[in-house]
Amino acid sequence: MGKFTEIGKKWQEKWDKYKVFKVDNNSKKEKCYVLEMFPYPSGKGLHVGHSRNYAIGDVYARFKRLKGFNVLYPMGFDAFGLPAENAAIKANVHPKEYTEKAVKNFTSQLKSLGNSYDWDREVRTCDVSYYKWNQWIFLKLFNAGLIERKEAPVNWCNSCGTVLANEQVEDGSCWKCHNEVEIKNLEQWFLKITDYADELLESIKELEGWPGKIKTMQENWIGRSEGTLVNFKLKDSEEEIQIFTTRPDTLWGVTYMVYAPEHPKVMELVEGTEYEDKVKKFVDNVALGDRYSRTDDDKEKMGMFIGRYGINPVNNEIIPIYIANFVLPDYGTGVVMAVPAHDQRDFEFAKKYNIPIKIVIEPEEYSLDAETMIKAYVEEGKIVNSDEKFNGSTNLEAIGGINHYLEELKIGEVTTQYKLRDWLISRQRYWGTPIPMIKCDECGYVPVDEEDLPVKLPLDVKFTGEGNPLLGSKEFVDVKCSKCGKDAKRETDTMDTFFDSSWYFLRYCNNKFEEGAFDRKDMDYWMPVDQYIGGAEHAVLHLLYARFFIKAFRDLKLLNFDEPFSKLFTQGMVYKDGAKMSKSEGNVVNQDDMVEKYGVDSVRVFLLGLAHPSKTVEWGDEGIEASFRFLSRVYGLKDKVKEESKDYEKHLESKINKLIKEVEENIEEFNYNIALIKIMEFVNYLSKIKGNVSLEIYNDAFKKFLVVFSCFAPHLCEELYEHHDEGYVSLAKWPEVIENKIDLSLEKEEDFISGIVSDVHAVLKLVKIEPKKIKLIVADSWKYELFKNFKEVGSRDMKEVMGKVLIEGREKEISKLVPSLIKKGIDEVLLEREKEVELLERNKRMLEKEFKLEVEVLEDDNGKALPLKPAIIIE
RNA sequence: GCGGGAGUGCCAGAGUCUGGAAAAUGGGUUGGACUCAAAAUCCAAUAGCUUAGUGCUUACGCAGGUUCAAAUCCUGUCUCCCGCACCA
Repeated sequence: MGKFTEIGKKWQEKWDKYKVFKVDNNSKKEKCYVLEMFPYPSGKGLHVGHSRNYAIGDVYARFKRLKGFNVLYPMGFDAFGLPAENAAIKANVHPKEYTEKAVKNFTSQLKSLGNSYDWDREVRTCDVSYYKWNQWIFLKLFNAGLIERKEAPVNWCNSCGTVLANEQVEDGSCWKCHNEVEIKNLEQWFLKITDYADELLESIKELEGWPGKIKTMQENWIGRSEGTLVNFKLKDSEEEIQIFTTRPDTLWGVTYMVYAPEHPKVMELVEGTEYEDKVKKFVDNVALGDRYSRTDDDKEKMGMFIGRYGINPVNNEIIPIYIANFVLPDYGTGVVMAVPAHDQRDFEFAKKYNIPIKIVIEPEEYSLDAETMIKAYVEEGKIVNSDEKFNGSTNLEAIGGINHYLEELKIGEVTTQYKLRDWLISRQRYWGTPIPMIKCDECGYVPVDEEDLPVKLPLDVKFTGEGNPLLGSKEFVDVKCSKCGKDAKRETDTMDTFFDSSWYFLRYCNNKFEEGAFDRKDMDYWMPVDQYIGGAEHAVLHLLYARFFIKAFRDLKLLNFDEPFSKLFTQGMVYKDGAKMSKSEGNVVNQDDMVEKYGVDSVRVFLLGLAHPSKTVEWGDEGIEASFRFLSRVYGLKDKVKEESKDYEKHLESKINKLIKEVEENIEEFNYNIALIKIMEFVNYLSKIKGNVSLEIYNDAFKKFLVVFSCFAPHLCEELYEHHDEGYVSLAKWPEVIENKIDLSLEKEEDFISGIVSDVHAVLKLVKIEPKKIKLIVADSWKYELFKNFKEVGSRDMKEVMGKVLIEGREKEISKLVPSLIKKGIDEVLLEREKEVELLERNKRMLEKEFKLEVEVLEDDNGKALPLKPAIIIE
């Protein structure tokens, strides 16, 4: 075990034992809630990709704590879910046992990261003490009318044996097992997230601390579009067919209508006709199978005429009705009007099935010909072949008028459509929160009384792999109706685990609270979360659901804020050998191995220093070695060194203050990589000048440095801080930046001197003799004169300087010099000769030490055409 | 197709918002010092030419433009990555 591994263990034990990071709910300090998305405790354990995620949060939490905030930084486990249950079926372990083992393993791994969590606040969603409140929330939402049971086309994953929410289907496949999803019409429990579609969309604008990417994804997912519902008549019937369109200006160009094949109305329409069998076949064989196969970029449009006709309400034209695979059953009304002339999909379909194309919008410059068109005309234009009221006007401008006209005739109404669907929350699986409902033959579905909560998940069930194990548990299923008292059956579906994770961050505020899921008082103090950290993959899952929950809770007066997460940070992934780390790829770098070998601080410094935390990085073994070496160098700085001179005191004070300032700014912006670089530069400097400052100043700077660096390498810093001060560096006060100690001209001097050093080295290398003495001669040069000229101009205004330059016709020479003048100002650039001499004198001792030779500084009044830098003479 | 991001040395990656001496920092490579030796550490070099130089020439995907001055701003274009996608 390495030195750092030992130091790590030592401090982790101390932090744990003395509950150093315990947080008080009644502090007078300003609060700061820092949170990482809690993990699902899988059996696989943590790899360095996870470590990076948690390290990002810990740096921020530690920083805020040092800055004097009362920081809530908790951790917990999203412990319900399918993998545990599948393990039960496969390996014959109970999901509870599997989960407990995984949680234990995760906890020890998380602790070995040294994150400053308050472990007393841990929550596990599979504990009764947690999921009881899931049920409590369910009842609150149910009573508020936000939960309903309804039949709808839903996504069914055969391999998971359960239904899925829309958000959990990616490219037609299950997000967990990647099995292809089927569409089934089933009765299920839905959470009416669509009631909040508008607010969820509107308030995205206010999420200033969120990445634009995530906001856009949510916007697209909610997918609001303004349009018109138009009622078409069904020929030979009193019935009407309602369609949704965003283009009422093309109503006069409708030449057919299309139903989604699986639309329930379709079979009704063809019942008893010669089309019945054909339609049935089409729906079963072609349409549904094709719905989610997105292997081809342009999927072929397939459809068929169903033998029925509709009547266009604006011109009474009789138009054929089709079914086709490009119409979605659950968007709009599941039926569309088709305008082949002005919609590309409709156009392609019409061409394929020889349906007429009617032009109703034309560009100003030329006319269209339905016969020769090769694609739909979707641009702006003037209306033609329509109602005389609208012919000739610009289509976009006419939309308002057309809508008005439709509304007057009562054949249409303006409406808003969303892509967002209600959230399907029931799952036909065991390892989740039982839905607290009872089905009574008399009373229908009845909620469990609040006093009867929790509805405990029975542990004594059989896992056969067929159906929901709860169905086989008599004690669970057989129950009395909470309304009429007669025999009834308990609901055996459990909740989607995203229900659990939609409010867990509220429970952290007081995980012992017994009178409700959370205490209003704590909500007012702690919420919203100030900084949330997690993966972008949750953009339209967890992050959307949680926003919805908070808005619903607000309307139930359970709390009083609008958004759960003020700031969101989405971290990048860690790759190895060009691929995402995963067991199947066989490229997993295990956290434990790295911690054991290099110590946890090395792992942290490496993962955070590699690139900006939001970027994907590639794990490299050389990199972690480098971090390890760097920490060793820091560790070496603890050794006391004899005080030789005090030459660098001012420099050091300037440097440390600048460092504090830069690190502070960069942590705030999550530029951890830059912050670490500044720290490395400082350490290099510190080891260079050690011995040339008084111990007092050195120790003071070093102590401040330790506080700053403790965000990144807390264990090492605790260890070193112990030699300097009492208490924990983790609980120290962030050093104040003393602005007037920051002296940039000192850095200029330093550049100047290091330039001399490197020149002398070059010369020494060249002369190949054993020199006894070095003379540095400070001399004039033409550039020196030029600077002087500028000084005489006396203006720092760029244009004036440039004017002068242009007049003298010396553009080329000047253009190289002017930038530094403008950037630094004339006075700074112009290290006057006297100053140079003084500088060299001041640094003589250091130069002598460097070269192990005597150095003499001379002024040369006769110097001509010599460099601005001193000439060097080796004797 | 729509939306977002990115293209800088041998590699990773700063710099772009706010134009002003391009390449911080780390890795790698080469040379040197210290070692019996290795590791570690330290020093130097690492686009080209050149030198006792704050020298010259190239150079921030490609092509243009604005400017005294462009990696940075503008226009066009190519490539890659991510998200959404038959949404009527």
